[in-house]
Amino acid sequence: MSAPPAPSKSCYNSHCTELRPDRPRKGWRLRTGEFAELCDRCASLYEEGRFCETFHSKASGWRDCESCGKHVHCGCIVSAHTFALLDPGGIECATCARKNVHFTASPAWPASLFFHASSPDRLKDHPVKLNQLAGSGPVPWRQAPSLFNSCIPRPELHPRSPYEVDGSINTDRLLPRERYAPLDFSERLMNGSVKQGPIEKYENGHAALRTEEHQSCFMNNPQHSVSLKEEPSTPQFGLATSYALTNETNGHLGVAGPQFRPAPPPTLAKHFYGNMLHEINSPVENQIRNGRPRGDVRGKNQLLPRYWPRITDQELQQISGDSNSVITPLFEKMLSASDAGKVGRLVLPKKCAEAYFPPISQPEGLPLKVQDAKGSEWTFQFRFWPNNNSRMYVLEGVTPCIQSMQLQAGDIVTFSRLEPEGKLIMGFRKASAALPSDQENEAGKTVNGVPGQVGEAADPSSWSKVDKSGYVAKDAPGAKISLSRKRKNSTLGLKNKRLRIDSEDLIELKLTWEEAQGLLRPPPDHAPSIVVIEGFEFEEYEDAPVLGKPTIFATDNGGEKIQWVQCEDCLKWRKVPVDSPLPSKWTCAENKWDPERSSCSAAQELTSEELEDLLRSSNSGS
DNA sequence: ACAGTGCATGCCCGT
DNA sequence: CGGGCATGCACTGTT
Repeated sequence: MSAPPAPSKSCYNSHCTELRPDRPRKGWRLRTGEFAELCDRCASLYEEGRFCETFHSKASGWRDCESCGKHVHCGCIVSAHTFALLDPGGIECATCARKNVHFTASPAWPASLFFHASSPDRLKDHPVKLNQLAGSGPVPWRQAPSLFNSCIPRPELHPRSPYEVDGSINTDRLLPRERYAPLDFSERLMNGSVKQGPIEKYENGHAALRTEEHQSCFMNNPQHSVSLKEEPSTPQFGLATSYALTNETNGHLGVAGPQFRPAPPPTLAKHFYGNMLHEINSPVENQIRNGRPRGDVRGKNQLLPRYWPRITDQELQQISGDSNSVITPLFEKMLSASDAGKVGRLVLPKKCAEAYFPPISQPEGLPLKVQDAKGSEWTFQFRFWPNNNSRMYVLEGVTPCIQSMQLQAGDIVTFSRLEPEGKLIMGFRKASAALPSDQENEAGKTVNGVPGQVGEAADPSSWSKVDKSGYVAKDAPGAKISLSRKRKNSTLGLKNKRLRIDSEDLIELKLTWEEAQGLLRPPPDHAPSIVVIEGFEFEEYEDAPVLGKPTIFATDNGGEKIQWVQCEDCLKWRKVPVDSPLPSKWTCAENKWDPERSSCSAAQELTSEELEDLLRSSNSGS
């Protein structure tokens, strides 16, 4: 036992701004005998049953497994009560304790995201002491590796501070769990003091919040989200899962507030689609589009291009419906044969899972509530398997949902988040309705910028020899992907899938082929002739089209032809003369025609409604 | 016997 | 060469 340390110069909670060195300190006597100290303010927010990452880092809870002697981590337990719970049962490593102990969801995620306690029978036998779960105060949570990690050090490299959390505690998330040795400090368990059996331990299901670094990173990318209200489009797509970030901030660092996101969402705003060069040329936008955070253009946490969300306006609109919601596309994945198979396990890309799904420290993971476009709600089990020294994340129990959506191998599921509701959206895109990047033989369908209809049965037989999905269509017409094909074939598919993304630039171009149509523009005073080819109307010009910065030609109130161009930096639209030569990367600073609006700080001349109309008319006219 | 579960295997790509 | 991930497969539970 060590005596409480002399008052430190700062609260142990590095996020605490209310250091009161002159006041008595509060802390916890840890089982290790160490004293974890917090300032008065922070300490007052801690309650029995909570645990603290700070404590953990200061007074590490490493124990020897009672069964095998393996040195494992206790799981950030703070309170004496929790320790008492530990005492009779001791601590067991994952191998030994797997069948005995239980856990709850990560505090970082909202209750509605998880399986409701009132439903699963598996929870009936695991009563929760509500008084130990309720309350407010800072509760640490395992910081999931996320795209924000480019902004922050990994926990194992930089012990984290306790994170303040929402005060509402959800008992909905309690699930059986098993003890397991954390892979690193980020794997700290979130123990509550749920009583059940000699060594029953639970993680609290509180909502937690991200670090300030998270927030700052996110807020550095204010355009991460798509406001559908401002940029409406035509609904055509389906969606599926949802969750609600029901826990709002409690005045501390936000947990699920609008400014708080579990991960930085790559965003597909409509202005992207309307501005291909903008997108390509703008590093910032590329980061967003690619799911890359700032400063991590080629970072370790970068999602592979094949997981970049390519959700369309139609999908976004369908997801949001008539609400004012903001859609944040997260990632997408093409269903493999295994994913779409009867096993019902959807393998999640590791980085995506860790970036956008609730952090899980136990293989059993967490149940996620799912809702499809019809309002049907599903529950997936988000979990992982140890794999070598890594993890394989999977969603289990997806078969009903996949069948409901009539998805099969080659189809694409997309994950987005709906704000401010906080719903997690799992949309889908049938292979037959794939974007140009998803299928090469879609030219006819996309000439007019109209993708195939959602809900069409996927027809792999119509895929190209090596289609965008990475699945090799069978030579025989009508052949379908075999869900039980041998690895020999699947390997071929994998190889081809990877071949298709051999170049990020290439895929960027493919992705924006539709938009590229909008970039091909004649001189404004050239009237096109309309030709019809195979039922599609094409604008035909005598001279070769020019690939230029996309602008919107219009006529002002005085009847004078003008064009609207979007600033590369602030995304505001500026009015410039119709014949103005514009570089591909244009910013407000170059708005020499309107000095008052030659700065990004200047308000946009167009109202959102006017812009909406402008974009609409532009789209309809192209 | 069948279904479900958890882990292992091995290919491929990125570094 | 290491990591990701598709999938095989052994093991366990259920009918």
